[in-house]
Amino acid sequence: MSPAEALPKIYDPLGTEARWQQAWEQQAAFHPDPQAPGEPFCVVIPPPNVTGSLHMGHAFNTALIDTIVRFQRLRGKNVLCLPGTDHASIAVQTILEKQLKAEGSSKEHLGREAFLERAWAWKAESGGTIVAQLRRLGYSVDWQRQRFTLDAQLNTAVVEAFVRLHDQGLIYRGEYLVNWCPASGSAVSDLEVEMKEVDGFLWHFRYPLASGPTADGTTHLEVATTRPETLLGDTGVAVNPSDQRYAALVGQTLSLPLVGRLIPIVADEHVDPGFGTGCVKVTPAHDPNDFAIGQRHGLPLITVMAKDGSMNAAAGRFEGLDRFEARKAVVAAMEAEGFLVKVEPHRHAVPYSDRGKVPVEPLLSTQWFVRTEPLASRCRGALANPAGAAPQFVPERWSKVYRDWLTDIRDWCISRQLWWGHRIPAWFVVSETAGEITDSTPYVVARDQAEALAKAEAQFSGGSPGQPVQIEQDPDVLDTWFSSGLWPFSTLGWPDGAALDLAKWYPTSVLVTGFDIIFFWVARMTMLAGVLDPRGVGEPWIPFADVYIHGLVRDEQNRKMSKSAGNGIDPLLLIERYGADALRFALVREVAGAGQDIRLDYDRKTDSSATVEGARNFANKLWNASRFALMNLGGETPASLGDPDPAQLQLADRWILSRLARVNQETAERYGNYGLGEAAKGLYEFAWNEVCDWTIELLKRRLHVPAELEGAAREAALADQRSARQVLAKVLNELLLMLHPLMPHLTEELWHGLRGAPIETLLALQPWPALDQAALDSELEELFAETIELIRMARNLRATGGLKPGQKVSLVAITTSRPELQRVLELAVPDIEVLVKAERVEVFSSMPELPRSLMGISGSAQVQLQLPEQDLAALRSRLEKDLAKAEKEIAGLAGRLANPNFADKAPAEVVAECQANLAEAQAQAQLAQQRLADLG
RNA sequence: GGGCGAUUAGCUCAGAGGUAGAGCACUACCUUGACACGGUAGGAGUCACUGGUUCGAUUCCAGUAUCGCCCA
Repeated sequence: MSPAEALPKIYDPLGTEARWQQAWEQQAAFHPDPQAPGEPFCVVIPPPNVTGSLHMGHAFNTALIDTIVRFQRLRGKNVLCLPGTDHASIAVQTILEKQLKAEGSSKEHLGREAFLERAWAWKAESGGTIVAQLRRLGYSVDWQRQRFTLDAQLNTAVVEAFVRLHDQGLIYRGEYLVNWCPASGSAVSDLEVEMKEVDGFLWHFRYPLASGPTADGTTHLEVATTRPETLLGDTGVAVNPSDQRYAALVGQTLSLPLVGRLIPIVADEHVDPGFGTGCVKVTPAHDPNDFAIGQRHGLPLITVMAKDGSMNAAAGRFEGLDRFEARKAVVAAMEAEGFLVKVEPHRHAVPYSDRGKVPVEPLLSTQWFVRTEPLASRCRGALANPAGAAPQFVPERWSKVYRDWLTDIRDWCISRQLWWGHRIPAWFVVSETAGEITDSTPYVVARDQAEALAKAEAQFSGGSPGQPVQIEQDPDVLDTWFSSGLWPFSTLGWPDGAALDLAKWYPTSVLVTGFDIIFFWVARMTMLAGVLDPRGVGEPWIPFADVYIHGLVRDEQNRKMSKSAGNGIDPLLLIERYGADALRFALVREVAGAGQDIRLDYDRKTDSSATVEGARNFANKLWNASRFALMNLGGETPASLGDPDPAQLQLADRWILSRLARVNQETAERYGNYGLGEAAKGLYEFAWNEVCDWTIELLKRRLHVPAELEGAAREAALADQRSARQVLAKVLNELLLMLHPLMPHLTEELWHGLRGAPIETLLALQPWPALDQAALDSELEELFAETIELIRMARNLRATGGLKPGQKVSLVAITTSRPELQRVLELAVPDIEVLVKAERVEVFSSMPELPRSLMGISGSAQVQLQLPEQDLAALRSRLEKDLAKAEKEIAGLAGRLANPNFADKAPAEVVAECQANLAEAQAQAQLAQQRLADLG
């Protein structure tokens, strides 16, 4: 910050922010030493997808995390905030395959090795985007510890985790219905599937009884389905056992139309008799519910679709058709052959692949799974045990969502038929199955090829005598979330047990993330940490002490922001327009109770946001308050001025120093309890209303020593000026420290300007201001607030009397029956003179006769303004207003007191207060009436 | 269908068993020696609805409606 005179009137965030971001990074300000003293505090950031670019959700998450870690740093903790990105298997592979297709090539054509080279090249080129964007928010992370889920060390962690889980029987290879995404040609987990409501149809079909009509003439059953093409794979029809309509038919056989297969009618509890016809066709290989029914009744599994979503040979004449074409063809054939009963429009939920954006196909296939129940039960146990290592959710209600999800959890399919990712550390012993990998090829799991070969050789002979054992690594990779699940400890050096970072900062202090990710991520981290016990010392194994769950940023119409809806608001645009500090402050200030969504107002025509603009205005207000200080501190700094001398303090000084201490206390508590929005709001109000509106206005009188003063009067004025400077410097200095977690760049800039500190001395690394207990004076705060109200009333009377802004009042008379208030008011006389623009201010304990003055009543105090000319109409309207207000109050209070139940049952102090208020209101009303009468 | 959340000023949201608050927007005046991204003053609400508990409910409880999210 340059000399005050040269300071522009308007703060320009852009250059300033870049400068401090560079200074922090160059000085490695946020690169902590694990061996340094200080209580550890650690946050690993939720790693954004490496393909991504910054969206409002990242900005929000970042604003919250950075506020927390910057606060903890000011509190003297040894803080590590660790950044990184994840490799996003499917997203990256989709991008690259699209590129290859455009070039007329394909990944198969390129081969695995070349494809991966290309993927790394792509990552080197484009993967830095989001990281650069995070820097622009002023994120105080340790960039030297930046991690990527495919880093060699993190890969080691993934392999180690896989091997250990496998050795404990927690990873298995099995055949199961998986969610198959035909677009990406890979299995996806349950969590990567999104249910979407779509308008479809319910087709009713007739399935004839194989043995002809029954005694009562029934010739067929009617089934209803939303997916006609799967009927080719039907191996049964199920009805509810309690359904009287079909009870007699259970056990009979139907002839499957178009195919002719004989399929049984079974009774199963899970059939809803009220849905459709109450008869469900069962296709165990193509539907998870049907799979379960099939298991219970021993129905065969017939797969009629290939992995690309087309019909296979088992579909007979429909072979080769895409699943959606096949649907039409099957319906047409059923109609032609007289099996179609009717078609009804039907809205239902269809599972879509998150990434592929096409309906997923439940497909029977052999995949790797994590057996989740043992992992989940450990987490549930910790949650149930109050002294246990369960994470503390903020707000608490999310712990229920977490627990519910850990209950009845399904096994986690972790293999993906992709190339970009962590290759599964399993090797098939292909020499056992004639060089081919089949579902029955035996395998070994090992940390590397050599270990795998050794294991294989120990177990297998080589197929035929004299043949060497041959192994081949599983071509698949692991679900990206498998590596993300290790993030809190893999980033700190696990599985290296000697890693200093792990010893210092694990378990981490808090995980900050959106509620949409509790299942995806939070539960997987706790499950994996539970089984791997990263510190190897037993408890506490939970990877984070607290989990702070925040809401989502919604658009101006309260819609979730998403790429597909195109309703995202670009944080970078807002940063360029208003500054990163303004965006951060606006986002945090909007957070009320934790966990609530926030709505960001936004005008798409002008790319402007009133909310962020408000925060920008606040930054400018602080800029100008500091500018004022620089112009008025006479070249001194908070350090050269020193703390104010208590003996020299004036009333207003004692008030603001008490307020400052109070705000210090409240703010530290709020920051520490995740009450970030409350902290932001509290500081905003303190800075704007109390510091700028009152303190600076009150100090102006004393900061300016008139040139004409001489001798002792001048000495006294100079001493008072110094005291005022000390107060101003102290208040501003502490305010900047307290605001720093929210607006790091601006406060760093202003603090340097104020202190004249060298660039190497960073505000970010200063200690939080010590709480000045002695300054706290709640009585003074109350009395001064009253004084402010009386000044407001006097100003209001000026307006009522129609005074011009510059016009002086000849006399302001304030009357109060409270002696302590009277004392404070007397001390404040010089201030009131300036603020009300009065020639004279006097304080009375009983009201003086000032006929035809303007009078206002507030509580037990009255303010009278003697004006040069009296406007009788204004006088009267003012009095009538006060009278009306008092009478309304009297009516309410008297009504309450008149209720005998109130007097009997309400607490005595409430009744007494009510009576006192009534008496006061009556006195006010009487006074006003009398004055009105005097006016005639 | 199950669960969770929301409903308070024109807008975005706080709040608390005892007479309703902020910011923005609005109105009037003001370019005053920090700031017009500003100042001073002002207007503005049946606290979604219906019951219950209570001396007293906008606040606690139950139900209803609307909106949103998650899970099936």
